[in-house]
Parts: sequence; structure tokens; C-alpha cells
Amino acid sequence: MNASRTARERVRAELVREITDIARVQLASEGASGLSLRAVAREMGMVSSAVHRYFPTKDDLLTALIVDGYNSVGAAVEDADAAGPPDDFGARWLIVCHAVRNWALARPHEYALIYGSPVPGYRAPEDTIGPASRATTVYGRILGDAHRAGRLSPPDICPPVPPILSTDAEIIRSLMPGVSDDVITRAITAWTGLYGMISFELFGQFNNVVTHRAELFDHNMRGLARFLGLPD
Amino acid sequence: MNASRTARERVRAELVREITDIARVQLASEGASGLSLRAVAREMGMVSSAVHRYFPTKDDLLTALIVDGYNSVGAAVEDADAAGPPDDFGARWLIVCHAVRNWALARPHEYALIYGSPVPGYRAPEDTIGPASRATTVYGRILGDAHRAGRLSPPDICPPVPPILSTDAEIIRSLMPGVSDDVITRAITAWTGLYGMISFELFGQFNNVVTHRAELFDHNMRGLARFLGLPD
DNA sequence: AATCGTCAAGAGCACTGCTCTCGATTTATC
DNA sequence: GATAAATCGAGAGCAGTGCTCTTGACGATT
Repeated sequence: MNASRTARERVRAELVREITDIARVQLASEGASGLSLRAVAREMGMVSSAVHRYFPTKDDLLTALIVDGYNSVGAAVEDADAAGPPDDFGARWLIVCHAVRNWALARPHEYALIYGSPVPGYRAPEDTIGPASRATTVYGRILGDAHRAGRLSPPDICPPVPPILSTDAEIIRSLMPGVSDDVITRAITAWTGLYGMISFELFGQFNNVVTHRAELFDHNMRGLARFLGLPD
Repeated sequence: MNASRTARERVRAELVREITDIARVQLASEGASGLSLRAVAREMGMVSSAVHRYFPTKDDLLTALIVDGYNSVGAAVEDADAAGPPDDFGARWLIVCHAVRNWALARPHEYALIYGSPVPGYRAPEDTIGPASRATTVYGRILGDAHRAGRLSPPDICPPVPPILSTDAEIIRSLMPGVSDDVITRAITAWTGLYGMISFELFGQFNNVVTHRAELFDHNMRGLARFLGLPD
């Protein structure tokens, strides 16, 4: 009886997977707003109303793609960091930066879906916040490890952190215990700088301006590493 | 005869303006992909096919909105810099940063339209690259002025700039003559960091993480100013 | 074996971008 | 000033969309 129920649920899970796979292909070629439930159904030899039984609304399908996207980039970042030298914190930061960029360049539409402008009318459900933090957790671990090893010494160039930011810092400190508020705000700068640079490249802001994008990215991430206080 | 020709062209220009105005309102409430030519026509008491005579395709209307958006943020940045103290370069950078953020917070959908993920299938025509560079020109002028005044001394923390980036730097140097390649790459870091931070805030990446966003933004822009070598 | 829930299919609604045609009006030319 | 040409608004129409509702068949549960 248990097996029979799982039998039906298994085919359902299989269908869900197939739908998201086809939707991801369409996302890659058409973009988020060009995604069509009817086209997905057509591709599967289904009728459009049948797809609605698995994803009641288009937003639900988008949510599944967003969660998958966060998990995909999160896994890429985790794998990259795991394959790197555990004690070379500057290298780990660089490796992770390049992992995000390479992931984004390979799946520009998926990157746009999760880090670009939100789809209008779409409200991100809570299912996304867990997978969304996977990549961030890795950055935090790198900085936390560097701090614990006594190898995090940011240059003394920043103004003191306003006390009002301490409550926000407390949340982020759970990712990298023991670091100062100063390091936390620098981490946010580096982290937004990383995604800002990728977004500029992917969204066309570098057109007619920057041609050697990989080299510029690498160099600027090295600069941010120094700003963070990571060793060479 | 000249006046009569302008008579018709004047009403045409008026209609074009009215269409873009209504479209901008719809953009603010529905977002880029929710923009509808039929809805604009309905709002004007026109029939949808009449709107197509002024904007043959939806992309053409989007292009007009994009150009207007770039000009709007460009003008905001120019005005903010013009109203600031000409010789306090650190203050000018901060003022400009806040001008961009305030502009973006007031028009999140317009910001998303020009700095967010590109509308799928939309190909930006060349009309946009002029207005797009207005804001960037102001950053360049601030750094160029600071350099000319001998007040730009970036901290010596970054690795040397790879020679291959020199050709790219040449283009950007036209905005701020005389500065070194090192300053130029730092400028790109600061500039992408500025927009990366605003995008993270607007696109929901700070949800459940950062609450005091204005203060964090101000503090991080001050940190980037130090990274750039701007005086306190 | 009967029943209840799940499923694919189809019709249909309201909407979209876009094209075409048709008169009417305005502009330009002779 | 009359006439030819360009422009305009309106309407119908096409192909496509998300989504809802109903119908009939299948399979699992009691």
C-alpha cells in the first residue's frame, strides 16, 4: 500500500522534473517572461491544462526554477571551495568569485532570474530563502576561517562602523563568528561588488567599454580581496 | 508652410509624449513585462492600432522609456554634483551615490528597466548608449577633478594592473584624463559596487538580512571612497 | 466490487502584440 | 484654389498567452 502510493507519487515527481527541465531549456532561449506553460506542454505532448495540475500557476513554475537556480549556484560555489586549498584564504575567495562568474556566464538567464530584476507581480515565497543563502554561507565560511586562522587583517582605511549597523551585523556574524563589524560591512561591499560586476557584464553595461572582462574581473576581485584583508 | 508642417508634427510629438507618460505610469505599477500597448491605448481613449503608428512595436516604446530613464538618472546625478562643494571630492562622490540610490528607490521599475536584467528578446539600439553614459561621465569628472587637484591618493593595497587591461583603460581614461590604470580599475570596482549595492537592495537580496539599508549604503560608499583614494 | 481521488483532455474567457484594410483628414504639389 | 499624396484613427482579425471549468477515464482504497 505504501509502495503503490509511492508509485503514483513517483510518476508525479518524474513529471514535475520533466516539466522543470523543459522549462529551463525554454528559459535559456526565451528568458523568464518568454516562458510559456503552453509551450512546455506542447513540448511534452501534453495539453496545457494538464501542466496546471503540477504547477497551478506560472509563478509556481518560476519559483521551482528559482529554487533550482539558487541550489545550482550554491552547489557550484560549494564544490569550487571544497576543491581549493583550505588554508589559502585569498585563493579560496578568488576561486569562489570565478565559480560564480562562470556559472552565470553559462546560464545567463538563470542568473538574471535570481539576481536580476524580479519578475513583476512575482512574490518570492519563503522556499527560496534557504537555497538563496547557500552561496553566501560559503563566503562567510572563508572569511570566518581566515579570521580564526589569524590571517584576516583588513587595511585601516575605512571609517568606523555606525553603531546602528550592529544589529544587522549580528545576523551576518552567525556566518563568520568572531569577526568585527568592520569586516562584516567590508564583506557586504565585496559581496555586492562581486555580483555588481557580474551583473554589469551580463546585463550589457560593459558594452562598448570593457572588452577584457575575465581579466578585469579577476583583477578587481583581487583588489576586493585586499580590501577585505585576505592574504595574497 | 513650415508652421503648418510643424502643426501636425507638434500634435504628433504631443501624442508621443502622452503615450510615454502613460506607459511610465503603467511601468511603475506593472513592471516592464506587464506593460501593454493596449492598456496604454485604452487609457488614452485610443484604439490599440493607433498607438502602433507612433511606436511600431513594443520594443520601440521600451526603448523610449529606457532612453528617458537614462536621461532622468543622468540629470539627477548631474544636478546633485553641481549642487555640491566642487572641491570636496569625497563629498561629491557620496552625494552622487546617494543621488543614484534615491533616484532608484523612487522609481524601482525604471531602475530595473535600465540596470536590471534586460527584457528578453529586446536588443538595445544605439540611441541608448549616449544617455547611458551621462551618469558615468559625472563619476569620471569627480575622479578626474580630484586627480588634477592632487587629492587622489589610493591606498597601496591592490596588485599591479595586468598590461592587457591597458587598452580598456584607455577608453575610460577619456572621462578622467591623466589617472593611472590602477585608479581606473578601482573606479570600475567602486562603480559596480555602487550599482551592485542598489540592485541587491531593490531586487530583494537584502531581505531578512539587512534592515538599516540607508546607513549601510552610506557607510559602504564611504569605504569605497577610501578604496578609491578620495579624501575624507 | 463500489467509491473516491487523481488525471489528461478539451472548450472557453479575457487578454496580449501585431497586421491589414478602410474611410477621413491633413499636407504637399501643380 | 484644386488635386494628388501622405498620414491618421478606427475596426476587424490572427495567433498567441495564462488560467478556469467541465467531462470522462483510470487507478487506488475501503
